[in-house]
Amino acid sequence: MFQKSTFGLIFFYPNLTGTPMQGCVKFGIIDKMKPTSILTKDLNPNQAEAVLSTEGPFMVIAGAGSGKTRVLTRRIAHLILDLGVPKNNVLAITFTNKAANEMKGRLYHLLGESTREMWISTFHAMCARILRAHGTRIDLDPHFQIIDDDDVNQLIKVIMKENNISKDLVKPRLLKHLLMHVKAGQKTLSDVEEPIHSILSTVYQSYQNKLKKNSLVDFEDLIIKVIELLKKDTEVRQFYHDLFNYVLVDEFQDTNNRQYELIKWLTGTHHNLFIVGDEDQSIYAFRGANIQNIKSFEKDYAPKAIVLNQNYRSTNTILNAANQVIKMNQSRIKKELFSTRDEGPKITFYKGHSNPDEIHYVTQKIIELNQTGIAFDDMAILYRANATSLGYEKSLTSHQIPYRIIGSLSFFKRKEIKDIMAYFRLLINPHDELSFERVINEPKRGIGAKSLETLKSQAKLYGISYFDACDEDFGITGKAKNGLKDFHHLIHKLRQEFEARPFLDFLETLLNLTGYTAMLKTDSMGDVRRENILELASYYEELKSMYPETTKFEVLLAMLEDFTLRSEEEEPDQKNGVSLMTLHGAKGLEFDVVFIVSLEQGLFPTFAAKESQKELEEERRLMYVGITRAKTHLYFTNVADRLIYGQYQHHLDSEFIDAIDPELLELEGLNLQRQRNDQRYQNDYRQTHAFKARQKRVMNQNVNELNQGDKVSHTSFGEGVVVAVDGSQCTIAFSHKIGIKTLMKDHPAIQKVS
DNA sequence: ATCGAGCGTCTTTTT
DNA sequence: GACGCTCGAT
Repeated sequence: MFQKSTFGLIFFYPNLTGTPMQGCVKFGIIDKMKPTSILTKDLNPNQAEAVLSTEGPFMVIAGAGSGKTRVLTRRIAHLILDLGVPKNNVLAITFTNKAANEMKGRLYHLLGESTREMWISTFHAMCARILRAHGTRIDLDPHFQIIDDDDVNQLIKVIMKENNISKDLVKPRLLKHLLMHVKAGQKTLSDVEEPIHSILSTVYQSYQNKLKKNSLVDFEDLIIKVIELLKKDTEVRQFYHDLFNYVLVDEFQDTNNRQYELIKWLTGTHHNLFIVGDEDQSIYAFRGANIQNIKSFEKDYAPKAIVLNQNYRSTNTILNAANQVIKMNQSRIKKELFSTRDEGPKITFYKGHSNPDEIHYVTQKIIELNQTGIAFDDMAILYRANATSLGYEKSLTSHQIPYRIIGSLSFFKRKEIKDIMAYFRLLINPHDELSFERVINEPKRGIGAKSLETLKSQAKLYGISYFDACDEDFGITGKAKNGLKDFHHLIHKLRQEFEARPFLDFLETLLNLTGYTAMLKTDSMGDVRRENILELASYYEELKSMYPETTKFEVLLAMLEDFTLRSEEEEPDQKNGVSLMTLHGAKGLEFDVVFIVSLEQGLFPTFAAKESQKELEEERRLMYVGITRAKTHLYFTNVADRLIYGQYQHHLDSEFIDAIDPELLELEGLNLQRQRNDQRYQNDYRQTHAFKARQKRVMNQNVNELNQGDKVSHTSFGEGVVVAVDGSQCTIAFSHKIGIKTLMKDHPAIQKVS
């Protein structure tokens, strides 16, 4: 019934080729006939109900550590094993590859057979799969390539240049943000006010044209195009409705409006839609997630609903802290987790003088804990921003503590990898202008901005692609002209080499012919980069071995897709060492020992969240997620003065710590000394502290109305003279031993000397 | 066309 | 403190 794509890519999607099985169980008839499965034996009544109520809409509000993934996997297993639903008639959608892999792993255990061809994937991977199979029906190039965030930024900058939009007028970041929010369905174009509105309209249009022209789609397009496909093509729609008899969506609180719309289009009339969510763990509003979707779901589907609030993971101490933090959020449905575990040890709160102290403390604690018999695998360091990992990496390495870093400077985002991938993309589609621009002069071929400009405008004039324009005579001078011709030949040559040689061999050839090898020779990091690139060969071979019948071309295509859709290397079963990751990255994971570091106002919650209550609440949920990752040992750390942009800034404790009953905390480091004279630890902790911190700040502001030339006294730096005042910061010259420091004007350590 | 010096700009999180 | 960008010198 459906056409196979030119290159037989349908091979990757074998379950689309056959006639889909009609759901063989309707309205729970067999459900009642079967004895209660062993699948529910070790579940609590609520969990069991969620597993067994297979028909109709169902909503589970699942607190952290309440066995959510367990419910999801058991439910799928129940459908397949007990009710005989064919494996590929179940669609399970997650948000991260990590979660998808975790689910597949557990299902593999339950089912005892491969889950590879099952529809368990992220929204984006699922959409890519659908579009590869049926995208041609909405006029999508079957070899479309998916671009990532960096590419989007790049593209927007190019477009701004082409349209003479000054970066001073509007920042590319803002445009991208707005663009993506509009595409995600959180906003419409008309919500944006002038003068940005007209700029955004121009950029939007130009952006979509460019994507279309170059057979590219961005992450949001993946969703949008599938909706379009299902809307327009009744045949395809029927196909998927017949296919997906049971739909499960994990982390529903993280769906954006577009994704919600997609779910509606996917499920057809059966409404066997099972969603799991927890609004307290919604941490992706910044990319368009809409917590309201949970409420919309209730309204639109009137589902059966249950709450899972029994936590099997953490000690009561940890859970209490989590509850106290999240309670501060105004806009939430009240839900309190309870634990069946004991009190456990207190939460340790260490404060250091500056960054090295903090890192040293964490490292030492890790060593100590390891000596008491806790494996490095069971420990994690969580931070707000990726950049924080660096110091810890160094320290762990120098103490020979094994660690793995998750996310961050992902392999797939490295420059050399992106370059080589651009070459790969040109092999698939030489007319891809984004990739063309990336590598046309990388390595250097004597093609500068001027020549490229000419080429581009001529190509546009004659209506041909940049690539084809290379072979034309457009009055470009000697060196550049040759460079362009060479490049044109190069790509053709590489295509042949790709077909002719084993992959590793081809990769070497590519590096040599492009001049990349030569370029790496002059690079101090050249050896590492080279190894990174050659690593691609293992990925290729791995994929090839999974699909032995597939052509080289298809494997390459699949590899590129895989690289864009998964941002990190994941080996779910292979833990080795202490885990380092962002708080976002930690969602869904658990560890015996958790360190949450850099808990300072301005860092976490981030400075950016100061503006709005909404953002602050999201930060708080992030803290909640962080705390609930810990099973037994939880550590908070921060420092008094942090080096930021090369200057020390005094930082206050994160307000999230203030929300926690001091009784639950064990103080260490600088905290110990301050404890005695600081009333904050004596009275009622909740409002008092937040209140006092605010008051203190206000007071200091008045006291320290600093001007240039004022004499000040600093508690640890001694006397000094103000040499400059800039907004809330001031630069003070202390004695020559201390030197010149830039500090916050309202730094509590500064006193004006009259 | 390319390289290097100097300058301004940063702060977040991810499919 | 690091990166990206612009500008001037080769």
